[in-house]
Amino acid sequence: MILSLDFSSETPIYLQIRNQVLLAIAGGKLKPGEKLPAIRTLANEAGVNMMTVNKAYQLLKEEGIISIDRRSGAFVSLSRDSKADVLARLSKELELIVSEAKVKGISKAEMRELFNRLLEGMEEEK
Amino acid sequence: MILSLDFSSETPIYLQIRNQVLLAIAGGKLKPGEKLPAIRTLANEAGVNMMTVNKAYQLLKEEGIISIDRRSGAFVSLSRDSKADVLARLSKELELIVSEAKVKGISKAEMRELFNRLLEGMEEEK
DNA sequence: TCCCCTGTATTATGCATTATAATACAGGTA
DNA sequence: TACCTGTATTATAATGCATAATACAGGGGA
Repeated sequence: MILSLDFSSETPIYLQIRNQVLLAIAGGKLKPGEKLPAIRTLANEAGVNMMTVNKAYQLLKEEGIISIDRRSGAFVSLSRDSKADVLARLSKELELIVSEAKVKGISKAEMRELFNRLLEGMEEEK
Repeated sequence: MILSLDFSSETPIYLQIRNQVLLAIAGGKLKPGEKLPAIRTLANEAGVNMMTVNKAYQLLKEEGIISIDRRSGAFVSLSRDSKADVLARLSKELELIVSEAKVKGISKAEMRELFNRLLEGMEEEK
C-alpha cells in the first residue's frame, strides 16, 4: 500500500489515509477480503504516528468499509447499509458541488461529462 | 436571509453559513449584485458571534463568490476563475463521492439519476 | 455636526481536534 | 518463548473553532 500524504494540506492526515484506502477499494486495487497493512507498518512507511493510522482505520470501520480483527488485523469488508441513507448523504454532498459548479460558470454538459468519466471507473457489482 | 444551523454538527458553523449562502445563490434566491445581510444582523438572527459570520464572508470572498465593500457591506459578485482549475477541484471531490457510492452498492444508474435531478436545479447562465 | 451604519482589528478565554511520543497490555500465532 | 496483531494510557503541543467585549476607520443620512 503506497500512500502519498500532503502534510501541509488542510485535510487531516487520518482523513487523507481514509480517502486513499477508499479510492483503492473503489478502483479495484484492494478487493473485499483483502488484508490492509498493519497499523505500525503503514505508519512507518508513511512516516506518521501509529495512532494516526489507527484513527483512519477506526473511521473506515465505523463507515462499514473494513473490519478489524484484533488478532490478524484489518481487511476490506463492505457492509451495505440502507440505500436511502447512503443516497441522502451523498445527495447533500453532491448538491454543494453542483452549486459550486453553477456559480463558477460550469455548464450542465461539462458537469455531465466529468461525472460520466468518473462513473466509468465504477465497475458494476456482480 | 434565514439560516438553519446545527450546533451539534461536525461541520463548523462558519462553513454551514458559507454553504447556505452558496446554495441560495445557486438556487436563484440570491442574485448577483444583491446585498447580503450585515454581519451583525446575521449574527444576531442566527444566534452566533459576529466574527463567525465574518469568517464565512471572508471565505466566500476568497472563493470569488461575494465582494465586500467596507462601507456598504457584502454583495453577491461572481468572479469566474480558470475553468480548468475549477474542474480539477470539483473532480477530486466528485471522485470521493463516486467511490463511496460504489463501495456502498449504489448502481451507476442510480447515481446518474441522482446527479441529473440535482443538475436540473441549475439554470444555465445567460 | 452628530449619530448610525458598515467592515475590520485586538485581546482574552475556552474547548475540541489533530498529531506526536513513549510505553504498556491483551491475546493469538509460529 | 518470541513475535505479531490491535488497543489503551498519559503527556505534550499546535491548530482550529467560537465566543466576549471592545475599539477603530470611515461613509451616509438626518
